[in-house]
This record gives sequence, structure tokens and C-alpha cells, in this order.
Amino acid sequence: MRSILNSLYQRLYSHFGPQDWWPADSPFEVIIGAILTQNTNWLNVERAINNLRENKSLSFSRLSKLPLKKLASLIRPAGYYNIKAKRLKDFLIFLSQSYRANLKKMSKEATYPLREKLLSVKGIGPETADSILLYALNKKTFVVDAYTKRILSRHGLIKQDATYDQVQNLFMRNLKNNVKLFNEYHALLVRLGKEYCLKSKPKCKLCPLG
DNA sequence: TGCCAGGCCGGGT
DNA sequence: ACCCGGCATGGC
Repeated sequence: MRSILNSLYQRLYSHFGPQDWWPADSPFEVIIGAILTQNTNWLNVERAINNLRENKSLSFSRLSKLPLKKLASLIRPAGYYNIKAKRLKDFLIFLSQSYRANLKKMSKEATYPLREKLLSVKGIGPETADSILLYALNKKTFVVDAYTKRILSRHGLIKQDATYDQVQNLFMRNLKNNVKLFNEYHALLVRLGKEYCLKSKPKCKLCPLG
């Protein structure tokens, strides 16, 4: 499995090149995007984030002051806007109460206990927590998403019903424990998934993995 | 034009 | 411990 996962990475990197993730201007913006992109097309998330940017609300203080209804209207293009507005607010409350609204302070905490705390925030599940840890805070954790599972199961590397933790452990046990590698690998899997491994195209003949 | 997108929660078995 | 409906916009 180790050699399979490493050669898979090499092939993806050779084919697509570096992905330069996460597409955002700041760690704070990464976190906003991680919550907004839950089960949602990234293009719609960008619209929502641009609305926040134009409203100068991409900071803790501005976002905290934004009324819930106003926030919901700004992020409307991202879908599930009422729930996501609450989730953003809940995260801000968590950040304020646990880390004095300071991301640097949050990033000083060890990865595992921090992950547990993030998971205790309503609206933050395993993928969102790991995205925050890896892409906003540069912590060593592997992000698993629908594409990751679909790609691996279609290539017979995991069972279709493998759990999040099983898939994550598969990568983390077999890869060199390296933030840059985890960052690039997940981004490459998403890139491959978007272009060649859609749910609606179960038999893709063009997959560069063959 | 229906299906899908970088999930997660809560209630029911 | 699983299973499933709900949440919602915009692109193709």
C-alpha cells in the first residue's frame, strides 16, 4: 500500500503539477471557505467569499459584528446559507472563548487535542476540522473528502463504505509525515476528482491514472 | 432539465 | 451504532 500511495502521488503531481492550496489570502479566509464549501461547489463559495470581501467582513472583528441575517444574505450563493451563517458564528464564538479570537494562539495547541476541540464545535466535522488544521494552521493531518473515497474505492484500494478515520489512517500510516506532502496530495485528489472522477461518470476512460 | 458539488446534524430505528 | 432526510444555490 505504501508504494501504491506514493506512486499515485507521483503520477498526480507529474500530470497536474503543484496546486498551490488553499486558495485564500489568509488563514482566517481559509477557515471561512472550509465551512462554506461543505457539500458545495467551490465556485459558489468564491462568490460568497467575495461578497464578504466587498463588505470588508473577512476579519474576526467585522464578521463577529455582522448580524446573523446579514451574514446569511452575504453568503447566499454558497447554499445552505442559514445553517452556514450559524456555523460561522459558532466558530467565531469558539475562537473567541477558547483562544481570545487569536488564530496564532489556537495554532500553538497540539494537533490532536485541537482537532477534538474543533470537532466539538457544532457544524465542524472531520473534513472541515482537518482542512482548518492543515490549510489554515499548517498542522500535519490528512484531509479526506468524497473525491478521496471515490477515487480510492474505484481503484479498488478501499471498501466503498470505509469510514473517514480508516481512509485518513491509510494515508497517514503510509506517507512520509510531511505537511507539504499532505497539502499537495489532497489538493491533487480534488483536482483529479473534479476533472475525471465525478459521481455521474462511474466509468471514466480518460482518467490519467489508467 | 435534473443531477451534482471539496459535509454535517439530529431524530429515528 | 448505523441510516436517512434536511439544508440550498448555481453550473452543466
